Amino acid sequence: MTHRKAPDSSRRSEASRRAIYAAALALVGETGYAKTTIEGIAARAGVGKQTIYRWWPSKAAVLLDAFLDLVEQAADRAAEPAIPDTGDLEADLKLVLRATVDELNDPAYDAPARALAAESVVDARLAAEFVSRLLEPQLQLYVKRLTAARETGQIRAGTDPRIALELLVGPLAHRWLLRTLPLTHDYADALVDCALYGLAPRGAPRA
Amino acid sequence: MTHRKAPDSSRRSEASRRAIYAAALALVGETGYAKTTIEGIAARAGVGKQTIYRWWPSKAAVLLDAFLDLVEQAADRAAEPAIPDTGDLEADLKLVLRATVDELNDPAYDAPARALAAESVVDARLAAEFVSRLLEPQLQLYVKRLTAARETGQIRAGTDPRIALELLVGPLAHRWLLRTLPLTHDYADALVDCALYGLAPRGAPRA
Amino acid sequence: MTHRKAPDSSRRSEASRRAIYAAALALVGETGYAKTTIEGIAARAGVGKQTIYRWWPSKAAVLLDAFLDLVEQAADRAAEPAIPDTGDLEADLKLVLRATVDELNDPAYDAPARALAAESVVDARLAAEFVSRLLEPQLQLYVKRLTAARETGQIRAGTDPRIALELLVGPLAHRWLLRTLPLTHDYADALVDCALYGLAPRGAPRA
Amino acid sequence: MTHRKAPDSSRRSEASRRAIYAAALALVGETGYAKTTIEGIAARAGVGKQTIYRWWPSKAAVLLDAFLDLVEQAADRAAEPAIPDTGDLEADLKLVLRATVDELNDPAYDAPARALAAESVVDARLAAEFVSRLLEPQLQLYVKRLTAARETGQIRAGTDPRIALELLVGPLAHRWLLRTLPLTHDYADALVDCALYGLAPRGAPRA
DNA sequence: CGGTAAGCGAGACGGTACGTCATGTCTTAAC
DNA sequence: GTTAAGACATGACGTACCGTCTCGCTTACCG
Repeated sequence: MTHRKAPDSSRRSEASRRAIYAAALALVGETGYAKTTIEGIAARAGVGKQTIYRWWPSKAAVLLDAFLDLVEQAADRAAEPAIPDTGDLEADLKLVLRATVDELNDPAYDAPARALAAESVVDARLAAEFVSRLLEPQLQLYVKRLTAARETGQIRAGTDPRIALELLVGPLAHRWLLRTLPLTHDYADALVDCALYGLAPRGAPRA
Repeated sequence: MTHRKAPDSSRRSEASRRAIYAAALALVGETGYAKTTIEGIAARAGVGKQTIYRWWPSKAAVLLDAFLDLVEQAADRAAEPAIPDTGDLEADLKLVLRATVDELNDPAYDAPARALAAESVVDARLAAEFVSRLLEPQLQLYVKRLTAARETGQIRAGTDPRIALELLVGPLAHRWLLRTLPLTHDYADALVDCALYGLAPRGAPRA
Repeated sequence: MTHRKAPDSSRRSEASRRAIYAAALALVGETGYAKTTIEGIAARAGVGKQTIYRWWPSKAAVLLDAFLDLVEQAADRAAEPAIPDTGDLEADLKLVLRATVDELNDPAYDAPARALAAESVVDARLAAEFVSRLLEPQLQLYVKRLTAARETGQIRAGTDPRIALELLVGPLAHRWLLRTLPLTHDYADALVDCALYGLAPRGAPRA
Repeated sequence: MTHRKAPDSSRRSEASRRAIYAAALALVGETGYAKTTIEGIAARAGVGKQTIYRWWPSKAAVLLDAFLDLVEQAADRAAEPAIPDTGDLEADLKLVLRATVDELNDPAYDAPARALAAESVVDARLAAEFVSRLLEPQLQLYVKRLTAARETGQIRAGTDPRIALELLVGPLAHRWLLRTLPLTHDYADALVDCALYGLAPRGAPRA
């Protein structure tokens, strides 16, 4: 086994790490992910290339850490990690989906998030990281709220919260990723309505 | 304005075009999109680089044409361009979604389709092409079937077929793109059930 | 056998070749061989690095060709390829050795010649090229003149012209390479005297 | 003026110094001077890089000290620091030149000596050190013996011992450095003969 | 005899150059 | 006039060393 010897992370330069995050996010925002190069990040951060290669295996990995850092910084400021439970599931979901729509429309998030999503589509390794560190924690909030809703009878007894959540989030992601149609609050509301009450007429018998 | 002189497409070599498609699909399948290069495609196709640059603006554009060609070949063989209408919407949708699941799980389609999707996420220009030439024709089949269903009362009167379709297709795409969970027939069925009959208990009053 | 495919030299850019020679000689003269880099030569010549790597295996090989070109240009202008034969061997040799001293003291020749000599000392492959293409042709002039001298009785019958030539050229090279003492016309003269008439007193019996 | 503070050599680690010498000589012998790096020497010696940079200004300086140490060790064992004076100059010189030939053909000396010579050709600073510490002491032995020879009439009265010595040593160095022809005992003998008795026929009048 | 300051092994750092690869443009010869 | 072939300028890749620096640690000297 010829593992490359792991660097000693206790000696790691915090200043360089932060400069690299800032440079990566700035460049992806300004010139796009494809035109962002590791050399460019290093130059912008005032850092040697090797300092990047020492700590990250790829451009995508740098950006993932940078983006996670950005998200955590924002989360620390906002500090509201759960979906509210007012008892009115429909209202609670609309609130959250509207917030998600706003976030996806925010240019500061859009560029790096798209880049990471695109890389994940094509790179299963990165996808696993992306999902487990960024996406899944968010989805678990839905799981929690929907499980609570099931217990109080707000949603049908047999429903799998995982599938329920995807019914809400999947269409949103679809529009965002492929830009088929604009992402609006109205769309978020319509999605919640359809998902909760179904496409079939209320009176229709269950098949 | 110095427009590059448009090549004379009547003199274009059909053999080269087909060889390029085959080479592009083969290389993307074998080594992945990122490692596939225009030089590599040219070499594999036994073609000069310029022949590619003359007719396509980018690697992604080559692959898009190649993939469309592949899809059309397959469609010509199968020749079943519409979603069936047996009167039983639930059954019809499950049939189609199961078929879609099978297609997405087919390695011959997976690699190029992923690559095109990923590029589209990040390149709005390509996305427009990808959507209009590949995705939208497929989605229109749903629009048609759902519109018919609305007219016969199989789905609620006010429903927007576009949103209805995304409720079905969005979650599928989500799982496929980010590989969060496996894509199975059961999942397709569950999606149709949830979408048609809603998450909320049948007895619940419409909000 | 995995030979790297040989490039097609009929398509080679003459302009690039000349620019590379000029850049290489200029940089070696200005900053020294050690600080001269292939990137630097390429940049100065307005040429891609690959154009250098395509045609030469190393920095030293570039410089050798550049220097040979320089020497040939100069030789074309001077066009006096042989050691004169006035019948007076001593005078002829002093003339040539003084000219060699002047050449070695000329800064335009000194820098690249030193660099090539130094590399040759350490790289046997290069040394073979250096010797056969640059040094040996010059030494053959001595061989010719000394052989003629032997036939006319100007030097002893049994003498090996090769050794005779090294007796003259070796000490010159020694002073030049290691800069032990200055290289002057007087030194050249003294060398010829010693070599021709020997260190031992004229009257001394041959051992 | 910001002189770098001189390190306290009384605290210097003798073990490290010796390990560095051994590593330097070993690496130059095994992989050649060009591929020998300071990092490599440090790693092989089990020493921090700074320990090398603290005490030596360059790779060449390390190797010079290492080689001098090697030569001194050998000299301490052999302990015969002068050219013999049996009264027969020719025999004495042949003895010494043959010994020099053997030394230059010894692989243990060849690699580092070549490297130092090559660096000296190109780096005047190092050359001065190389000459004064290694070469000159050896040449002075010739000066001494040749001066004695002049006093006893074994060589011509007006002869400069410096030039005489170079007549012997220069050609040897020439063959060794550029590997033009093999270095043999016969060659050493021929050199002494030519240098002592001259190229011109014995009967020829002095010019 | 305990404090402190040096040398030390280790290795992260900002850099520079390496030699390779692919880009997109250009030129040439063959058809 | 398109084609296969491939040289060209450009520029990023990922690696290797450079020489400097900062960490703890040992180790001697000195107050």
